[in-house]
Amino acid sequence: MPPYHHGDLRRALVARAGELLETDGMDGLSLRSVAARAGVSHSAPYRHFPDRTALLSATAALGFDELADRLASAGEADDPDQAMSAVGLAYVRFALARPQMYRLMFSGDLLKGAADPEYARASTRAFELLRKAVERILPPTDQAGAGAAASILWAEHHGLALLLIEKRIRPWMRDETPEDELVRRVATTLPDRARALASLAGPAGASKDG
Amino acid sequence: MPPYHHGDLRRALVARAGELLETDGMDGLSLRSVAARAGVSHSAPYRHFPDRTALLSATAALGFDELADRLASAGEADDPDQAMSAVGLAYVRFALARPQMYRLMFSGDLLKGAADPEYARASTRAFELLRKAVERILPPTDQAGAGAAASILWAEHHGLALLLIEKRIRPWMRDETPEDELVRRVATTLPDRARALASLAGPAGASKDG
DNA sequence: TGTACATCAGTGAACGCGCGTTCACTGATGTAC
DNA sequence: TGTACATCAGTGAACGCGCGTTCACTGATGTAC
Repeated sequence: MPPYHHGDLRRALVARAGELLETDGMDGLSLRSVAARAGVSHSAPYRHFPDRTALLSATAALGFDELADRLASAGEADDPDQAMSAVGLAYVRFALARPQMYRLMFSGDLLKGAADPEYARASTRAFELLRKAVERILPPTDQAGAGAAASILWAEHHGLALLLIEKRIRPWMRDETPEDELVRRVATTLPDRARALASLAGPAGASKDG
Repeated sequence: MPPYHHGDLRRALVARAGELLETDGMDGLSLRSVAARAGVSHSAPYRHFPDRTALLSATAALGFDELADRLASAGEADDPDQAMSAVGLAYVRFALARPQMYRLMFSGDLLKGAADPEYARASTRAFELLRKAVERILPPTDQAGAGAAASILWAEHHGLALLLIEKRIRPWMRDETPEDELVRRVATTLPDRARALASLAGPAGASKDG
């Protein structure tokens, strides 16, 4: 039987939340179910989190750290283009590996309310790794556009991840090419597209639309 | 005072749901609140929808039709490149104009359960308009890649829309350039990127990642 | 080393809430003859 | 044209549910002297 004092309940709650997420989905993730899973009364979490949102955002922070770890090792390749492709690939692969966690990480509710401070730190860390990869493939003259390009590429991968998770993108290649190959192909053209996007920052120029 | 028989309750419920969506958000959109808003008892909706999901998906179908209408008129431009940019711009503008509706339209819950058949029809219609715009800018030899390119561009705009809605993309241009200009700039480079993506379909080639 | 006591981390009963859904009902409408 | 009756589209009371949160509590821990 477990001791009266858990010892490391905070960490345990976050870990159990991460597990429950993938089985029960984001909506099934209640304070009570997490507490039960941790073998603790349903009010125990309140010793460690002010409210439900705090627990969820702490969990999401863990997800962002895991994502950032993957992006970091993907970005270690010597060749900048190859590193860029690998980072994009790693991003979508993470989302496909932990679909519910990914959805939680970008759940709008987390931003309002008492979000865990780790949440902001971890998500920034992930984005910075993406930006770094973009910087490496840009010529010195275009460095100012790295943030711009990284933002758009982030959006592209975010959308791709979500659409694949929800199975809204049909396999459009012959032989029902699996998702992973689709993502790999997209990653192939990534460096070129990133360079094309780098010109977007800077002073406003003429635009085709009024 | 309203008559006992409403006359067009089904349509009214969907319309009220669309309104409540933007004020109360997706989570606040209950069968009961929609019924109350329509001035009808909370069980009345069951005469027209088997369950909550059916009402939500009928509402989302309306959203997809509105989106498709916007994409259709944006795509009317004579110059294919200009039409392509306009379609991309219209897409994100719709999401920013009706953020909660946009989130509902892509809510994962809608796909499982008794979704309204209109939902599938309307969302397909919107996607086909995007694909048409891509087809127009591709040379005859690359037409096979239109679906592929459209899927990736759809993902890009989907991600951009969501990240902008949740204010996760910081203005990275000087002078706090408003969102709309950001989107316009992205739309400028859209045709070129679409052409680059068209090569993704077809037989598998060598890839940089194992 | 032993004791008193503050602090900490749990318990479990209880609260109120809004929800989706069901049910027997009733008022209105339309149709057959 | 009038009447009987089936059908349709509402009502409102009631159900059970799981939830987040609060509260007075209790058991365990650690510290001052």
